[in-house]
Amino acid sequence: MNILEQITLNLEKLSKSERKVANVIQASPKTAIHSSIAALAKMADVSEPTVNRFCRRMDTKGFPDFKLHLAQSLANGTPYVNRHVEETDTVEDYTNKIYEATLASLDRSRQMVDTAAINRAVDILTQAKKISFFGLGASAAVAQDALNKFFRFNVPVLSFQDALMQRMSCINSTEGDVVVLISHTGRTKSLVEIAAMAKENDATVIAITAKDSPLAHACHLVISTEIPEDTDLYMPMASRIGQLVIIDVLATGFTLRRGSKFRDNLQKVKQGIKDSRFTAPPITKT
Amino acid sequence: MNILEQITLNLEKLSKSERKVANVIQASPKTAIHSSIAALAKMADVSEPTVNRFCRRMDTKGFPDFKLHLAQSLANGTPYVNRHVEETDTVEDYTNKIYEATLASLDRSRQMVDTAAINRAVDILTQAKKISFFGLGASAAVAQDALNKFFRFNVPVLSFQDALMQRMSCINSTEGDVVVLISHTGRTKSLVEIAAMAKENDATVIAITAKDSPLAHACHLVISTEIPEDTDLYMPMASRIGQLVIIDVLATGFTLRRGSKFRDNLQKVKQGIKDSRFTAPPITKT
DNA sequence: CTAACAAATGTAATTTAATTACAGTTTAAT
DNA sequence: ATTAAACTGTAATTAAATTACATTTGTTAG
Repeated sequence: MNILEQITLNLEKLSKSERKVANVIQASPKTAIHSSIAALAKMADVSEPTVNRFCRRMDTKGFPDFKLHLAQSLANGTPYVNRHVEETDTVEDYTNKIYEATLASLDRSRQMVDTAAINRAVDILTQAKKISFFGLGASAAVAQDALNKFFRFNVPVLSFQDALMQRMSCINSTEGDVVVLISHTGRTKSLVEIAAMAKENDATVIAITAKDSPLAHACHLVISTEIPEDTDLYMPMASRIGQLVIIDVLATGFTLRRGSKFRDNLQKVKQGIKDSRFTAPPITKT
Repeated sequence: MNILEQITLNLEKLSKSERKVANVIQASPKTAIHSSIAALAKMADVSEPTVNRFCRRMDTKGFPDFKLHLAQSLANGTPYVNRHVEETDTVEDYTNKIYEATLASLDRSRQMVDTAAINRAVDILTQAKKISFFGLGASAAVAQDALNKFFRFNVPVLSFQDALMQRMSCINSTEGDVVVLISHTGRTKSLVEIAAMAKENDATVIAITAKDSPLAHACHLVISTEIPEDTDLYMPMASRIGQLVIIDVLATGFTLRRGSKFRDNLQKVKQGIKDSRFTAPPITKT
């Protein structure tokens, strides 16, 4: 889909002259989209038909079509090349790579997100007598964040980081309770176990996790973030950010479903924390 | 900048025929970018020069240039229009809006991030005898996440959610200690106070916060996320995600700086948590 | 080592698309 | 009702892209 990626990908399959074209385009794609085929040919020191052949090889109809695709790729800033951090990277390098990887994951997640599942989750949450958010490791921070958000809604909500406390909480759960379990892999034994416990006690179990995972099978409703990240090997990065956005979406759905009277409540919470802050400076638009 | 917006904006200033062109383009911009000027003229039931005149009026050089701009506008889905969630939004609507807002904020943050500050922060962190991460509210979850990451590095690291514990910890800090304070607004009184305390005890104080804020002035080094989000009015969403990415970048910089021997250590931590998980299924590339 | 064929590249011709110049038509104001 | 200005279309022109074909380069088998 992304042309710049495709150029990098097929670079070896190109002929010598075609590669010259590729280099010129990669060097300054912004110039490329504003150039005619003649100008580009000159820059790459090849003939015009060579440029045209290059475009065709990139699965486009011709030069104008190629420019269109290029323009679209460029519009996304620097495009989502899934480059891994290397030892020799400078600060700029690895900073950019991490931002890009995160952006790419989020974008993918957006495209794949199951809004029907979101909707059902919001349904369940709005009707809950009590909501619990549980996660371990990196997902514990996500659970904590969810607590912070839902706490503002004046709804009974709790979160524990301690696996034993989580367990006890689930054993004591009853009908009307909703347990939200967060795990990227869906293979954390302890969470799968408490999912079963909560289920047995007639609580509703929602999981923000990988679909088809043990945890996914152990609960009533799964919201999948669809972010491919091997947390067995690497530290969780994009995965937990995807989870947080899901939390945002759920919290937003929750406030919308509860209606406008309910939102007055939010303002009260905001007022409550105001005194803990220094006053904001007059707004000067940057 | 965005052509589709600009069309809507200048719609009244167009002549009758030009408006026909505008309508056709707005109706299906995707078709428009793949059409010739002749085809578009036919669709809008006007002459070719009218289409050309329309393009010029949109501040483009001509029809091909217009198509380029249009393609770019289209690439961003609906781009960075800071659309707020509305009461009448469907699940799809608000889900998309939240994803888009998050993506836009992150993209902006990426462009503004101060890599020099990142680099200095990594310097300081790698030389730290002890690292503390403190935040309150939504930023507490971020601090917790940082704890989870840096804990893997086998470095003395701690984090408290309790403002009093944070305070006590800072009072007892000494030279060589590094305190990382996280706050979106930089106006949380308690954090500004402990920044001063830590500083007095010769600890190095790093803040992930808004520049020119009280907290920013109270510490040695500021890393700004440059995400405009009014957390006085709305719940923190994109802001904390920006903070998390900064944590990722710092953690990555940390591992790179420490060299390869150090990274063996990470593998040990990974092995250690392996038993708590169910085994992963054989990798089937999707 | 060279003949012969295939792949690659460029030149020139052709086709297609976009733009300009100009003329006819509509519209609005006096 | 008349006139001027703005609008729109037709036809001519120019520019751009594509195709067809010729030449060169490289590679392999004899």
